[in-house]
Amino acid sequence: MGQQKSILDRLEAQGLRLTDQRRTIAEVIEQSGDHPDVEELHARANARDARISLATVYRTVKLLEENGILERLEFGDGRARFEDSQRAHHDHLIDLDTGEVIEFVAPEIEALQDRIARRLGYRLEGHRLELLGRKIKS
Amino acid sequence: MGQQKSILDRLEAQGLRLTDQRRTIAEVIEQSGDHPDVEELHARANARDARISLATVYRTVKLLEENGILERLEFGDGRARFEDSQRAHHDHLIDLDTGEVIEFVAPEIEALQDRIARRLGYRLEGHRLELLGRKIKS
DNA sequence: TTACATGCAAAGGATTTGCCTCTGA
DNA sequence: TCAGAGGCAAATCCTTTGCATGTAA
Repeated sequence: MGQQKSILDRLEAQGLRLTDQRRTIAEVIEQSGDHPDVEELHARANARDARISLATVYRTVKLLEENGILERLEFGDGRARFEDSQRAHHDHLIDLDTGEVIEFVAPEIEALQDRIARRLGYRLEGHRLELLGRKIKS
Repeated sequence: MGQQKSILDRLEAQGLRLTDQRRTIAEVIEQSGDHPDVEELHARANARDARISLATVYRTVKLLEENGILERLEFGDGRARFEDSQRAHHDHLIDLDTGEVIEFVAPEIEALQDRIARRLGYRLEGHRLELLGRKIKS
């Protein structure tokens, strides 16, 4: 497991320009433990630097996705969310009552998916998995 | 395994009105082997009855979803797709080269998901799983 | 210096909705 | 009959884009 590189490092490594806006947006994403949508990212970035427009957040997030730095998530509410694609791979469990999103890793599932894809004649390149559930009252 | 009920039967069973438009839209959905988006559903329905507007297709599909008759799918292209929720449960494998959607059933995965949810303190109510892959050239 | 980035506002695409007319039960 | 359904067009929501200006390298 090598050193984790920051979003900015990776941005720079791709020869992309480091602007104040991009720096701030990258910080906000790295410091977000949840899964904010673009409007929320904009709000958080704006709190640090009022010169950041919504359009720039959209452009930045798209740029980061196109360069493999972020991964786009869709939880079915019509708004895109993004997370650092370098983080250890995980899936999501969505709490149907609160909307809360819990991350989990399940190597067994990954292996199984691989086997299923192969069974269908495909090489697995990725997947999206969301579990929907309700908390068990103990 | 009981008798499968048609979409119209279920619509009627819920006390909803059976209009010509709803009849036609239900037919189109039942006869679709693929996963048409709303615009495509509208095109197919219109071919049978030109009086069907796009708004009605949207309203019908929403009504059917709210009544548990259809399930909404999102393949990440920004358009909603729907399928009969009564069909045997299955997941989707998306061909990254052609966009083709292959349905598959994998009981092992279902069981595993259930176990994982429980491990996290949740009762599993549903899930979304899409595998992304490329055909293996033999 | 200069190609690329940003802000702003307008444009787009998917979906929803207001309003008035029509129709199923 | 009449509450609910449909058509049409305007409205909404999220996201993208054109254009003039600003700025990293």
